[in-house]
Amino acid sequence: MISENVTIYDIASEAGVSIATVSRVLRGETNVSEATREKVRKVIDRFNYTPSSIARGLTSKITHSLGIILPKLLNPHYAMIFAGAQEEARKFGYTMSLFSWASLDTDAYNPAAMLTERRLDGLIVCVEYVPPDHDERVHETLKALQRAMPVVLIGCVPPWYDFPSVAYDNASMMRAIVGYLTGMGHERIALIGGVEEDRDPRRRDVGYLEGLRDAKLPHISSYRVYGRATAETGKEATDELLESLKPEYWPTAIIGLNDLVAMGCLESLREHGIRVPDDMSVIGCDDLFCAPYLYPALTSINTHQQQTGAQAVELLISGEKKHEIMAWELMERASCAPRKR
Amino acid sequence: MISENVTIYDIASEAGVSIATVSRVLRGETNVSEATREKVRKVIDRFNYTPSSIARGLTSKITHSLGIILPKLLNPHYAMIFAGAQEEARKFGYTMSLFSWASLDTDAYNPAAMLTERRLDGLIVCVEYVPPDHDERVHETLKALQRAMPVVLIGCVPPWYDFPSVAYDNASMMRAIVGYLTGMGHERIALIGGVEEDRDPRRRDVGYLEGLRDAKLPHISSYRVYGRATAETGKEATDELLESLKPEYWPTAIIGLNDLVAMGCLESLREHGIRVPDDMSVIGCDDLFCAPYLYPALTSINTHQQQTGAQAVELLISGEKKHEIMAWELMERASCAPRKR
DNA sequence: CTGAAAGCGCTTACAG
DNA sequence: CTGAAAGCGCTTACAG
Repeated sequence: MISENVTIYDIASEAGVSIATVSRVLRGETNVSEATREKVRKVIDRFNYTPSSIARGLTSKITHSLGIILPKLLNPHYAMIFAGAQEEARKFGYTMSLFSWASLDTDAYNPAAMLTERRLDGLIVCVEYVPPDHDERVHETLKALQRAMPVVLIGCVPPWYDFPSVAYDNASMMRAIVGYLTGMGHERIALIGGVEEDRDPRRRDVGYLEGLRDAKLPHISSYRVYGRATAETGKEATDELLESLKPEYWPTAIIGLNDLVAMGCLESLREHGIRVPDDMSVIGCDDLFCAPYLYPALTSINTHQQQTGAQAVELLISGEKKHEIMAWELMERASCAPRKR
Repeated sequence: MISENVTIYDIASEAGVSIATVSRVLRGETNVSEATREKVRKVIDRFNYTPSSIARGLTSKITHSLGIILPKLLNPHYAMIFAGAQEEARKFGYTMSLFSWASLDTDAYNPAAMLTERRLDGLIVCVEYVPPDHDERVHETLKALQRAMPVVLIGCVPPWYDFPSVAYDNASMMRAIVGYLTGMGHERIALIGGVEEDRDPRRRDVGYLEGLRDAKLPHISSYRVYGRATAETGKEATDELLESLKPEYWPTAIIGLNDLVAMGCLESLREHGIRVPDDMSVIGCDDLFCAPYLYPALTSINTHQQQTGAQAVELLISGEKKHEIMAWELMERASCAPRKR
């Protein structure tokens, strides 16, 4: 039984106290006599009264609502980040609203206004996949936003080092992947997906090169195929790779920038009659829920997405201004095998 | 440049008008002279002023924020519904916050309070997978909530017919699936997943039986395996099905209650050396983004999840009290084939 | 321990 | 077309 129209005045008059007193018991202040507290509690329960967070927000300046800006949720990677953030926020009594980069594209709509008018207590922004042509505009928007509310970034790229952030250790992940593959004897390793002009100095590209260098392997640029991090890209790029190269120059292992890319890659290889992992190894990154159910089960890097979201919320709430790096974990499955001699 | 501390008073005094006038141009009322409007606009732009939705909400009683209660987002099906709802809400200037059924389990936390104190303008509730033991409690909560804000359901089950809803036509989907399979000569068709005591009178079970009846096929209860709609269930149930029956009694087609179940099913069949679709057909439901990339590519029903979310928002905003049924579409892929004779 | 009063930043009749 | 004033439902000093 919820009564929407009862206010603090109703409770106060019914309990025979002032609204200040009701407010005190509501907020759990200690300087209220046990008797009064009890009396007020009873009335609150009887009326099933819930204070308005709106009115509360007007005076106290804190709204207990957070926002998060994410790319489209089609990639479950972001859904997981969101889920982790929402759950963590809830634990602290905060509500989480989603805003998306897609919205930022619309000029008719002013995202900064929508965000500030909400008077959020904090904002999480995933900057990893901000379209390059929006970079400057987005940066400007965020700097401005930061004056109105704390902002925590997911991803840590220039020119935003002045924002607290929680980021994936992209380069080290990729270096480890290359190490994993070279450890199995692979020497021709392709990497598909990502943009050439990525502004992250520790992007996956970098780890790829480090990994090759670790194994004293040459960098063959034909093996580095750029493109959007989607399954379509994975498929097309793999097609292209296979068709543009004589078989003896084919890579023996392909890394997908993320699992989506790897999925498309598997599909292409299947169509070309190339067996995975017998003829070629494939590895992804993000460890989407479906990775174990692909064929063959996809080896990938678990990036702890839910914890990432939760961590961002913690930074937001604690106000700590640090740069966190998430741990990651290699999930060995069936799609990688030692290179055939 | 965003200034957080400027209020309507600052704008008014700077423009030399009253706050009522500023409020009028803010809300786009027409009864303001062009000259005044222009003057006020200029000041607003110069100060980069954004009115507080909090203060606005206090007086106008409308907060422009909606909520949605969903099961965990691990299943991308829900992420898609959420994405569709968020996008549609945004178009109308509404913000969308996520609440989850998981939260409802925690007794320490009073979900109804969290929802009402937000003074949402509306709430979307996905009731399809409310755990049965929470049924009564949830129903009570929703009835109460409805007194405070409009509620639209996703899914349409008793005892909640008095709520507006947008629902999937579960029975007809499943009937069509069975029809599709019997049309290919299958007569032993298993259905995996779902709970026996489901309260939806048009649940997928019903369509399954209708489909069998359409084809004058017997209902063999060994082929109806209940369980949670997860990949693990799909795998275990398929294992069990195969191991508990002599091969000549194996089904020739298996329906997963959703794609997750079908994924587990594919995995089990693979492990048992049963070829899909040559030896056995498999079909899912929901058409998750990964369905085309499974092996073999999974035939499934596209349930238009994003539109479902969008539709729910429309009902919420329009206030229409109807029960909508979503259209669906069979996506034929490689996992089903005519029965071998 | 308790209350009267001001104030948060808007919207909304009501006058003019 | 414009403004003065009340009110939305709380919190927060300030007194006592």
